[in-house]
Amino acid sequence: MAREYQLRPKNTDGPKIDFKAELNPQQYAAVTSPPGKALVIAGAGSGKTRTLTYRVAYLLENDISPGNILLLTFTNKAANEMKQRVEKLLPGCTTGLWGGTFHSICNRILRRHADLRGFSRSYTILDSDDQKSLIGKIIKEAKIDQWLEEQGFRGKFPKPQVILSMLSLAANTDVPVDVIISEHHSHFDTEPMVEAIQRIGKLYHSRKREANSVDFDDLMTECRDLLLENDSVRKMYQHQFQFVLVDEFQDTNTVQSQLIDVFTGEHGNIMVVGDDAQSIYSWRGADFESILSFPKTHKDARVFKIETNYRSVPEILAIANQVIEKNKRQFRKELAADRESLGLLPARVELDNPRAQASFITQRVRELNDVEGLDLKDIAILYRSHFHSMELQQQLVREGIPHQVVSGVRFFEQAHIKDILACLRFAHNTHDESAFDRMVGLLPGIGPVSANKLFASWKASAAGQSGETPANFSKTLLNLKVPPKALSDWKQLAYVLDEFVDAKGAVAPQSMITSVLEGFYREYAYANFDNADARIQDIDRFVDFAEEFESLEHFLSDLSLLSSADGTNASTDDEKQKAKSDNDEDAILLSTVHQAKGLEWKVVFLIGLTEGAFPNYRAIEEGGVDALEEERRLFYVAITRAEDQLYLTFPQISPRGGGSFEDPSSFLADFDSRLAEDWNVSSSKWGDY
DNA sequence: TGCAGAATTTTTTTT
DNA sequence: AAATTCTGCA
Repeated sequence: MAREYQLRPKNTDGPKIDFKAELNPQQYAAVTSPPGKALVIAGAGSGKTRTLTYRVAYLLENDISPGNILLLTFTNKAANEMKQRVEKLLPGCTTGLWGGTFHSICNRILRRHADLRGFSRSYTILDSDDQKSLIGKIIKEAKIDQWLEEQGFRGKFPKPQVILSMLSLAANTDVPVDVIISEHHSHFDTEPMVEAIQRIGKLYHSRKREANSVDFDDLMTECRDLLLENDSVRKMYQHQFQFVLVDEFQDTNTVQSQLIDVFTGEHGNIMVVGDDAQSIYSWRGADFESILSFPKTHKDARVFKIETNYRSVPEILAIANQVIEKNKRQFRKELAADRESLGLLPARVELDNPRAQASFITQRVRELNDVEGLDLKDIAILYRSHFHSMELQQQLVREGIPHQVVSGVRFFEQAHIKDILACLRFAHNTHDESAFDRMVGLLPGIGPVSANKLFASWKASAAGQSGETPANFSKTLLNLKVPPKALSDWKQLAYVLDEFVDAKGAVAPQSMITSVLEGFYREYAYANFDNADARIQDIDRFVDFAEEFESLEHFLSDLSLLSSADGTNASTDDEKQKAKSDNDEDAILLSTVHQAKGLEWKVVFLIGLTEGAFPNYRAIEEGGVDALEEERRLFYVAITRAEDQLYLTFPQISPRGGGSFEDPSSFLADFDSRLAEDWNVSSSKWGDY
């Protein structure tokens, strides 16, 4: 079945793109690599995206059909961006190209063949809140506490969140849970505890299947198993995806590698691009050893290195190179600067406390903006954990400096959006326990316990009837025994839901949201939130967002699979444009380092550099010996986001522990102190507000 | 018993 | 700020 390719131009007129002129020699070599296996080690700022984009264009120019290309990226936004850039190079040539995250590609495949894995095509995708509450329910129902006590066990049982992370790591690394516990959570490595966690894992698994729902990890593992078990399905996709390209390969986990191998098993046309120095997702199961060992595990792989950095001034790069040098496990490489010096050294700034840090930054931002004439959108503030930005956000609001937070709570994860969504989810998949619980929990007088009882009787009465959804849907709903004070709301809700189910998918998601809002939720919001108006405005924006979707299935899937990068841009940009249409959306960006991956700014402030916060003491505690190196890679990623100016700030007193003194981050000692300039900021000037 | 609101604690990173 | 635990009330 494997086809042999000779890449040659399809036009007699010759190619439209002058690859040699538009790429440097290293990039050119990678882009024009013959079919087969290829590993591209691309340092920070070396034009990785450019290389991948031109590679796709090169394939298209050589008569490969876009439908035969699979492009796997870290965010959906990255995939779309690359598609757009290819589209610019070769207008009209990208239709049919599959591009997206592993999760979204797997979802696309799994939906099509859901029945082969025992799901119905309308399955729900659980988000982490759903997962957490489901695990919580299972712990209660299985009476784990009681059982542990009988075993003579004393001590704390892990929280749902912790159990979830164990199960997730196990799924993503294809390793049994007990091994995960002994390696990463040795605190819980006792026999009754491990047994209890395993039991919960099994219950969780079957509970999801009963509810016709999958979590993020299942999307990939189920898809993998689907392809491994069904020869004809696998061959179909292997045949379709003749060329597979993977971005950010250093953050690929075991299951993702398995998927890559399944896709490319026949033809072996695989190009992976990444940088071992930027691997920052080991806690999600990524093993950057796989990029180091790629040449061994994939025989005859060609290896390309791209090491010229076009992004940063030499001063910034010098620090980055020295920092990463401290790591033992890595491909040695030295990024060479292409840019000329601007005559500025990066700044190291010690401040009294987080508030002084916030004052310093706002002051400096004003100078950059007013005096040096920089746009706010060229400035970013990065930090290790979301809560490090709290003081700063307050200060920015006080000073009226426009800013956008790539936030911990994303637009689509706000309570009111998820409430509405729960109703839509239940209408689409009436086995969806999580959605049902959330939906009925909105009614007065119904808490977790009553919700559970209601779902049990709903399941019982629905089971008596054939088909996906009972024929007399609303009647069955209204037969459930809800408390008297919930009755009128319940009737309203049942009526709204009945309309959706009756229409059998003919109602557009947009009008569903409106129906739920008008039929019931508006009143609920005013009764329950003190900022109901703001929340209803959000829902109005949500209605706008839903406009482009025709099918509920698509709508729900896309919402679940939006990554934060996709989400914020889809919603907030839009919002900003509407909110102040006369103004351009010039704003500073606040983000975690993780979410800043792949991005760049002229000026970067890296804040909260205290020992314990960054490197994060908890990460070190949990992750073992290699964790410090990963934290250091994270520090490296942060530094290499900066083009012209870099500020490293650390408050002496951290907000935690009631204002105790903290040491500066040990990473600040990882480079020659002469490479940065100490800024003496007197506390009288910057201290108190 | 179970709900709802108050008090308390605790913050890693995300598809 | 948000998640969890505690407390009073029906």
